[in-house]
Amino acid sequence: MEIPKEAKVAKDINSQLNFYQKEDQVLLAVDCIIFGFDKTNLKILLIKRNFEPEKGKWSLIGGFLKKNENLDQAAIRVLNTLTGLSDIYMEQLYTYSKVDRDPGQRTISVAYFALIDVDSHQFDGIQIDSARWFDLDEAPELIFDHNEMIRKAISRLQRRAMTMPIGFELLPEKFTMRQLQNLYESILDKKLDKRNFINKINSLDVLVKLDEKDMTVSRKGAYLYVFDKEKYEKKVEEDGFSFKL
Amino acid sequence: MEIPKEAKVAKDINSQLNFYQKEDQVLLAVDCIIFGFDKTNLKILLIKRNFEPEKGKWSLIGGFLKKNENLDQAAIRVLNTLTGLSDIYMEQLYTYSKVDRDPGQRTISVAYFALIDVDSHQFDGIQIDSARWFDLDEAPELIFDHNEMIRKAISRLQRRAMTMPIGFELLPEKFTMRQLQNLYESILDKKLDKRNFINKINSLDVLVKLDEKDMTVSRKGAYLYVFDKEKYEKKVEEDGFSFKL
DNA sequence: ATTTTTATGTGTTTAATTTACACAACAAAA
DNA sequence: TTTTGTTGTGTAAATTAAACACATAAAAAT
Repeated sequence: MEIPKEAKVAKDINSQLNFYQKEDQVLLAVDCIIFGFDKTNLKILLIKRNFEPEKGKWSLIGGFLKKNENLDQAAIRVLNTLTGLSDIYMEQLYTYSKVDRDPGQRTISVAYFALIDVDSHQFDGIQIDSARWFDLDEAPELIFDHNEMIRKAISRLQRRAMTMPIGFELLPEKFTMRQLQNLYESILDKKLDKRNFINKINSLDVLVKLDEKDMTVSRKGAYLYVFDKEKYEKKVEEDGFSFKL
Repeated sequence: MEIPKEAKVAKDINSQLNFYQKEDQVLLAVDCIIFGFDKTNLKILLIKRNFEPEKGKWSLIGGFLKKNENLDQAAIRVLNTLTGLSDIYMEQLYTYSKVDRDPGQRTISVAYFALIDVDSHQFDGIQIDSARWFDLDEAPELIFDHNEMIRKAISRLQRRAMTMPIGFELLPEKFTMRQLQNLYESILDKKLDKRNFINKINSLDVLVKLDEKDMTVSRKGAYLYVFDKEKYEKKVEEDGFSFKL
């Protein structure tokens, strides 16, 4: 919204809405739902609070917006401070504003979610020893409205995964079809038919099959694939292609 | 995000993120993208600013979040102050935070969109004479990032209209199939096949065909329908039905 | 050497959904 | 009684989604 140079008494409805007081200022926080995938399960990264209020309880990572940055930058900073990572997929989710959501002080929080590949960005990248990955269904009770944030993040992730190629953000550069299917099954929380899944993925024609095999899980080995981002973007650009699983 | 009782010097990364300063407080605004439908075209409601900065330019309606309300309530209040309407469909859209988005003062704005039926809620409900409905494609250049907000609102509305029965919020209680189709064509900005559209709508089985006809547009007259909200909700509840157009 | 084990890789048939498409009926106005 | 503009209706073809089973590879065990 737009702000008059100085607060003034409302003379009409228009300016009445644009009247504000110093004490209407609030603290704006950013909380991050960090999703990770370890080739088998979808996880979220949580920390144990070492300060009041709610010290000792688990929560999302978060921080406050600073005067000289926008929310995206704040979210990137918060994530980077915790994990040391940069160049991570992040997306604004929703803004939470219940008056008493934080019993300590009036705070509005803008939730973001991030997608990272747990294995490529090792655990030792995590800068806080009180941070831990939790399987989605084993996440503990969190402070404030953080559980609500996670629920919304999951449903946003499910929708995104079906309509955009963001699953690859959660996988290493090279992955097997089985890993990709495991990822989708974790995100969607349901089993998929192997042949239909592979047929569908192949019909999208955005993966490159390598000559290389992953031998870690089966005796036969499984071919590795990479997501061809350039090809995908070209298809979007030129043919109005849209990724739909 | 969670707040320590008092600001303190960061001793570790965890508390570093939870360190804030008085001057990090910001003003939080709410801006409303108000969509209306007049049986033919999709429109948005804009006002001409009568205060600085950008006095005389068109903008969305908006206002500031007050200490004792949450964002949904602020959006409802802002809409009600302008239009006198209540019980309107509203949904939080996105939070805009570019540092210099408002040249006057650091302000973060949470955009909401609202859906109202222009005819049922007459123009005389509008409390500001500088407010006006604009056809979507005739909307003027707006202040700040308001045009960006509208673009995002349109794409959200398109997605919602395809997957939830929110179109009916834009129509009067009773409407013809043609009006419903016009609405969808306006929202999606493309022509639809009449027979396929009707077949699809009928297959959803959530409309009730009345014995009454609308005689205003054709000599033959067109049957009126109403959306059976209870039936819809029962189907969702009992059969996991989901509205997909 | 042979057998066992375990995950990989591959196609077809059927069902469901979506798309394309044209003309008669109505009733007021001319 | 003819003209006009809008309503209302069904089917065939094409596309997409769903169901479904077995041979192969290669290491490990015998």
